[in-house]
Amino acid sequence: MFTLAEENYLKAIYHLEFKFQGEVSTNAIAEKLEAKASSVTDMVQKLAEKSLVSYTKYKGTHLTPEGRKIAAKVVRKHRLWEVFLVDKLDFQWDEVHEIAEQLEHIKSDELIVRLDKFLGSPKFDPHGDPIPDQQGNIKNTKKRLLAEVENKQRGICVGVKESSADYLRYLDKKKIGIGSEITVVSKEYFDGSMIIEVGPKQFSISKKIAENLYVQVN
Amino acid sequence: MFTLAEENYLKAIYHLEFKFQGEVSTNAIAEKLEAKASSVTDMVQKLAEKSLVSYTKYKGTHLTPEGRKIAAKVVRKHRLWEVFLVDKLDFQWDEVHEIAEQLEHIKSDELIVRLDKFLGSPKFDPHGDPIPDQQGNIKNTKKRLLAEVENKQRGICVGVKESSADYLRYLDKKKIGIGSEITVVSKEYFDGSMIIEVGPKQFSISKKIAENLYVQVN
DNA sequence: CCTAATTTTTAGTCTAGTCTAAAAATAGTA
DNA sequence: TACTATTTTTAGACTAGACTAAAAATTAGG
Ligand SMILES: [Mn+2]
Ligand SMILES: [Mn+2]
Ligand SMILES: [Mn+2]
Ligand SMILES: [Mn+2]
Repeated sequence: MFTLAEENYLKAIYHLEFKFQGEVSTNAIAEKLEAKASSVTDMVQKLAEKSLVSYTKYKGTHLTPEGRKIAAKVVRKHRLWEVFLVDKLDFQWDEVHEIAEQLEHIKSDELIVRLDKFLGSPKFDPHGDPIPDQQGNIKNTKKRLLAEVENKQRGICVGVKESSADYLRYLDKKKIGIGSEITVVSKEYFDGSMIIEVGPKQFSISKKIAENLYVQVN
Repeated sequence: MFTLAEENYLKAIYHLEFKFQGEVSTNAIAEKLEAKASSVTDMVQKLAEKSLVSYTKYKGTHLTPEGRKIAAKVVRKHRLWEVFLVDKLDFQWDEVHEIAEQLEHIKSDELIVRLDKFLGSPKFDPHGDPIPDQQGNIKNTKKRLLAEVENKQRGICVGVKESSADYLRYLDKKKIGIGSEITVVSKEYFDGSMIIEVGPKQFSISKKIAENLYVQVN
């Protein structure tokens, strides 16, 4: 069994490895966990001792297969609980992350199995992020950022890059959610803003918004 | 906010106060939490500092209204989660306690409100124990031990005193659960055993079994 | 290629929560 | 009451996990 702190470190490294596609720096972990670099050095050394990460001084850290398995399991639990909170308890998608941060550490394999079944074995969480299966494999979709979509093309919203409550609430206000059909009406190359069509409405969104929304375009 | 350890101490004191109807000794807490008495002294002093318990050296500890409120909330969460696990995830009633020990520490008032609603605001957990309401009040029923029921009387099973997995599985095997109608057919005064009728069957149970089952007799 | 800025690690300290061993207080009994 | 057994508290030590400050290594720019 692993401690809460260990699980959080492994999860952070998991996400950072995915983001940077490689070795993870001490500072990157520190920033993600809002901790000091010295604390991170301490912990990765302990994790290396337990063969959960491989770590070379000054070079960086990455997960071993064992560490990756544990991290993926925590992510699986996090996302399953988020589905539970939204689908069963009627939370809004911007309200669930903090609670899932706690629930992801509940230890019981049987619980995950039953929760998964209860939820109908969902493949994506409320933010469109894929839920790893029991083996830790994730289904990777060929999504892209809305900002990269060409004029006149249409895509289906499949996820968000950042999921701050502020951002998610903005999307709610604009009636954009997972599954929404979004058409790029025109793009302003000066500031990266674009006019999009969602349902019956057309409106303008800023570059920042478009850079944080994933869509799937066929 | 309170730490996991603090919540566990408060909950233990809450249960012990109820059991002994008064001041709780350091040793009693130590035994319940499987900790050493010296650790308990340490913690109750800290809790007293925070006005969650009142404590007098060598005399004992009891909850302040504030401490009682927190403890009741933890118990409420524990029992609501047990209902969730049994009613929604189809766990058996002997499998849920350990998981609820973890879930009871999840911090989110909104979560409790929604979970309670989702479950239909249950008043009792799967073991027949009352679920405190938001204010921490519990509905106290006039239940009694099956061992104290007179010959030829009939009662409805409303709870168990001990809820070890072994005991609960024994009851399952005998098809005794919350809501079962139990009639005392005859009592053997030599060893305290009794013959009871449950549904279509009559069989003998030992004194130990009868002393751990609560029934309501009108 | 050398120096300066940045990153990372080490050394030392702190808190929460636990323990053991010893001391102190209380309770039980002759 | 006096002695003993039990309970409780204190003193001191330990671990996990965090931090600050300083040292060491790496990277970047001229
Ligand atoms: Mn999340
Ligand atoms: Mn998510
Ligand atoms: Mn329980
Ligand atoms: Mn219970």
